[in-house]
Amino acid sequence: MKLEPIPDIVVSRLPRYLQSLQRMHQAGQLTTSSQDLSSKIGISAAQIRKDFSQFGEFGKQGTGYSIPFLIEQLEAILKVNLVWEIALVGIGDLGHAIARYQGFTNQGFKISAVFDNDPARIGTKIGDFVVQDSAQMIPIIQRMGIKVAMLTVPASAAQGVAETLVNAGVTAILNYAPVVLNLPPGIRVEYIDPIIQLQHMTFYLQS
Amino acid sequence: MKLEPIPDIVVSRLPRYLQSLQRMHQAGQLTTSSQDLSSKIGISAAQIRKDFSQFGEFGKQGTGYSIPFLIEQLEAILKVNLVWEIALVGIGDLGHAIARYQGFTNQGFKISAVFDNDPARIGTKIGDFVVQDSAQMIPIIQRMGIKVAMLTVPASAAQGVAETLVNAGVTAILNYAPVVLNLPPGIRVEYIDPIIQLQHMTFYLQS
DNA sequence: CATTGTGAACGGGTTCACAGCA
DNA sequence: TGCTGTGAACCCGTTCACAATG
Repeated sequence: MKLEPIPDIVVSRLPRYLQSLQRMHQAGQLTTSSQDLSSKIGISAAQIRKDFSQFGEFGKQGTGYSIPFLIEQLEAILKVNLVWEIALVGIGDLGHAIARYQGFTNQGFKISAVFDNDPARIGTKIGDFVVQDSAQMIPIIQRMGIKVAMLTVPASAAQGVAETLVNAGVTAILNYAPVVLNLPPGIRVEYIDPIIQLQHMTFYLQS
Repeated sequence: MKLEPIPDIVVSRLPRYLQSLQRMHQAGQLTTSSQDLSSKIGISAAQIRKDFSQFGEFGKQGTGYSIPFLIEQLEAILKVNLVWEIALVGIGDLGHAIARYQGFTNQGFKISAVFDNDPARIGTKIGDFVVQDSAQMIPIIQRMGIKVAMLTVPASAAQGVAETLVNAGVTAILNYAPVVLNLPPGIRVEYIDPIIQLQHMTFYLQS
């Protein structure tokens, strides 16, 4: 096991491994190999072995990896063996859909507060949540100790709301707004932008 | 200008450049520099210059780049100076939100057909679209010549639906289902999976 | 004088290939 | 024999630094 810092690109592949292992586990499979995983997620077997070896020796020569053991290790490494509360900001169509999505549970996440600045929406119920006034984000997020947020506000509002979230103590933001956020060092941001990804693909299509 | 194949990683940055340039353009800005772009999207200036230089000499020493000209070039490179029709499959909460999203127009895309396999949803209207039976996908997509699809079906259905889409002639899929798709070479797939991205960030958080 | 375009240097991620072990 | 773990080789993307130029 290496004690050197883990390359971010390695970290970025771990959730995929975990996802695939969980699926195999649900299907009743008990062991796997780097080859088996490779065929399922399209990452080379050598790459997979090298990635795991960054964290320890998880496998057995000749037999491969124990799926439950590997899941446990990956969940611990990614810190999703505990539950992170999430603040969801922006309750338009997309925010609605996310608030109602059941897929976060058992993956280490739980939406715990939803915010919007539209008086017509504040106080309404979405699933189990009451939409709260985004003017109250700082005290509420601070009191709850929330560190992770999902941002589904219009592009024009995203930078400002993100700054407020950071002031409230959030350090990780999943940004659905089509803008690059400019935030202090140490704040993690990930982007979800379908247009960016569609345009990436059209480069390769013949018109 | 290089005539060698463009690295995919370069292509993946072009949509971000375009997005940022469009924003500057809307704000009335007429020229920019690699330095200016760098500060806005957090990619090094040298990187930006090198990326552009793969396609030609777009700038002028001393003055930088013309924003309208650069937009035009990037739109042509990404082939989004024309409109790609999109098939949207899976009309749950997320599919609904996407169908109603106005942001695709003027970015090279237009949702042209929406499908679901739930009899309760087939025939209902979502925005301007009538939900069609996914059993009819192949003839409809073929007739319309659709090449791009967005997949918002449950994980368990995604692989099968994706295969059907490929049989119908689709060659680019934006997959929102939390599974890796296994498709023939030549088919482009991009993934949108919030849990993967959240778990990437939690690695860096302190618990 | 500011800024581009680019060859060269650098750094680091991926693949290779094989020793080691169940 | 089958498969892991890993050093070394390889490859490729990024940064550097500067000549070129409007």
